Amino acid sequence: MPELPEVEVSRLGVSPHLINNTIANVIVRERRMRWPIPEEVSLVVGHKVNNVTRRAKYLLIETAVGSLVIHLGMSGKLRVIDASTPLIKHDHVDIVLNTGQCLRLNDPRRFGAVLFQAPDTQLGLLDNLGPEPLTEAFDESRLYTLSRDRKSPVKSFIMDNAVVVGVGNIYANEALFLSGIDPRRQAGRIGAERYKRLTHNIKQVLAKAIAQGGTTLKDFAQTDGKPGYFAQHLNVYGRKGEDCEVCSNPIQSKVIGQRNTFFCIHCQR
DNA sequence: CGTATGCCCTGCCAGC
DNA sequence: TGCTGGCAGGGCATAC
Repeated sequence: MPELPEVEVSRLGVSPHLINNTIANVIVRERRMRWPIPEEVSLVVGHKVNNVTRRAKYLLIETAVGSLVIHLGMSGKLRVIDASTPLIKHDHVDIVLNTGQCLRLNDPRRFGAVLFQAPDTQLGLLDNLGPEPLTEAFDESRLYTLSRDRKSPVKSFIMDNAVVVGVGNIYANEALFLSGIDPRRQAGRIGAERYKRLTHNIKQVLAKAIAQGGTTLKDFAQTDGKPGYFAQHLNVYGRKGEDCEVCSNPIQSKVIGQRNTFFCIHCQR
């Protein structure tokens, strides 16, 4: 389900319900996620949520005694509901608040994660992440500099979390289309000017998607239950065989790095 | 170090 | 209608 825009939309949706409220309970019904949910998540019970932040696609629910770190994987969904709301299938975790509401995690595939991070420490998972794409740390020279010896396809390169975080399959395809770059091209064989444009387009497409409430393909919902509206702006993702909006040639697809990839062979070089 | 592959899971859809 | 195969928005672990 989520790429960075969808995670950010989730963060924006849930944080007003959490911040400055106290966690009354953490209920784990299914511990078998990407990693087993550690017992330590209960340490936050009785403590106030100071902030809800995001690093890459990880959400951090911060308290004075540590943070809950949540990743939504492919199919995770968060909603804020009354704590007495009946359970549905795959409702694995509740973070119950003293307001009577709870943050409920539903994740059919269980590729997601709920972890605990002690104060003033950082989980190893967060150690080797590249810069946030929407900050100045992701500057216009970074892609060019890092790619010089890379032979892998540029699409795999921009989806590498050590290069820049948060660029998932949808937005990698879209940013490359907007930049006129063939996703199959070797990363090391693209020049500085084209990478500058690509950097700009990655930022643009992610920011626009956040503003539109994310992309709903099948089942992504904002925390208020509404779908995201970015899907109508997709130029190539999921459009195999359809006409390119720019040149009317059919959109092609090919698997790159185990992920389906969509592009216009005429517009992207 | 960079690169390629397997795998963790369930749900859904197309095709038979 | 029911079965099967393939595919899905992620990313870690492993092997080379």
